[in-house]
Amino acid sequence: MTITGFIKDTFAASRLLSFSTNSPFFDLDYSRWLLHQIENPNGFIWNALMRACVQRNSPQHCLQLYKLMLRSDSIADNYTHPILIQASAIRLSEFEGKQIHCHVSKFGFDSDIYVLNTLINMYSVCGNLCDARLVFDKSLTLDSVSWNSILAAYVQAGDVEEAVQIFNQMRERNTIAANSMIALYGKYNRVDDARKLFNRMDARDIVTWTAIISSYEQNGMFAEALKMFTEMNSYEILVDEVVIVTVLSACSQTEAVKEGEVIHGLILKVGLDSYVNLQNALIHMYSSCGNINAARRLFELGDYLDQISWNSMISGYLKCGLVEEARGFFDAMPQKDVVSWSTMISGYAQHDQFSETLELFNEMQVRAIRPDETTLVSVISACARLSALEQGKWVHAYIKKNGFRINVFVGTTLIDMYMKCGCLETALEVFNEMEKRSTSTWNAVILGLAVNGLVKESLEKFSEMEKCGVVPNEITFVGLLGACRHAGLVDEGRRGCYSN
DNA sequence: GTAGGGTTAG
Repeated sequence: MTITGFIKDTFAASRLLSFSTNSPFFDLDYSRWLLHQIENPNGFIWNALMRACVQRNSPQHCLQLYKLMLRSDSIADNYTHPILIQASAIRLSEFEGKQIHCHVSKFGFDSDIYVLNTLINMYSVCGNLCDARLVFDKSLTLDSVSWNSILAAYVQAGDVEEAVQIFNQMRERNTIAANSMIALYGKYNRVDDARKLFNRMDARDIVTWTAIISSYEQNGMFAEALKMFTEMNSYEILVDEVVIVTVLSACSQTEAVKEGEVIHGLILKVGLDSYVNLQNALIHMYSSCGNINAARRLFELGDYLDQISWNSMISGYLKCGLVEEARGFFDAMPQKDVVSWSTMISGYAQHDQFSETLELFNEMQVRAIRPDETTLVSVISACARLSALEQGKWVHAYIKKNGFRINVFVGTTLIDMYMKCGCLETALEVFNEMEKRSTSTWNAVILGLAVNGLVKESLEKFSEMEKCGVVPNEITFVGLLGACRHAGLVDEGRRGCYSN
């Protein structure tokens, strides 16, 4: 076409370009190169190219193309802005999205329902409920997509009350809306509401089933989850990788290896075995259920392995108590990330191999790999168990120096470490500086004071904890009662116990 | 061109 000059024909050129953006044999660069061969690209061509960027995981290139488009002679049409808004949504760039929103108004597309619905979605995924609602409220024509989009905004924000209200106001509660509500109920421990809604529905699809199964799974009702999966299979619903990954997680947590094996068979039967997420879920399921050999077979035969597969194998071996084998995988893996290091380090700590814990952490330093909070918790707890105060102090200094946030877990572990090493003041300093405290944080202080013979102070901390409205647990009472026993404080012990 | 479900590694 270039040689014959047909490329100058904008319509013919646009067919060529849309062929290249739709064909897997051409990459984005080719399509963009093609654009520059076209003398007068029209709106259709620009839209096709920008859509291709969104579809091919390069939303960051859309805005640049849009700028070129504005500079050229072609004008934006009602298709243009939804693509750009979608690109901003994918990039979670509210800043960009707002600018497109301004252009929408400027070019007069602000009554196009596609444009408005896409805007609602963009503000929603960017977490700006306010503007999502504003667009929704100002829109003169609302369809089921608008309603589902604003519902999704509240669902994503976890605002159960408002979501319920929207759902009740909806004229058309279709499957998509109900599915979102089931998932929302499940996430906020309202399994009964989820099930009631599920029962009321007259059209259930694979997403509905996934939502209810995952509701049970998230609330620890693994047997129910598996039961629903079986029931789903009695209807003629084609399983997909999402529902399987959910139900495999239920198998792992309840150590249902028999059911897991059946699902493994199903995966092979329906040909979903090339999904790396499923491979990893299977590896995790087998190693959680104690069948590390099956996990290893999958790993060795697997064509589709990734970083998570390797890390899963390491953690699987550690879960089975095979520390040496875990180390073998750790040493053999081509690229270790912070999770690999962290898994191995905490594995050593969990199997009481504290010197190996510290050794590996040191090696991590030597290789200049930045640990994260989880790594630090493992290392500090190893220091606590070894009473390695110097090492612990060094890690604490390291945390301060490198600008790590002392979160609940790191803080609690630090308190525990200092208490075990007899540094009460430093422990209390850490406690006082913490922004958020959990029951475990208070326990670390209460137990630490008790163990160090400061029974009165320990009891004082306990009443302070109650005043703050923090709920004590068994560990709190075991610590308190031990302290009372040592100090002969029978009455205090009795009172503390019975009042709870 | 717009709306729904998920987990797997510490």
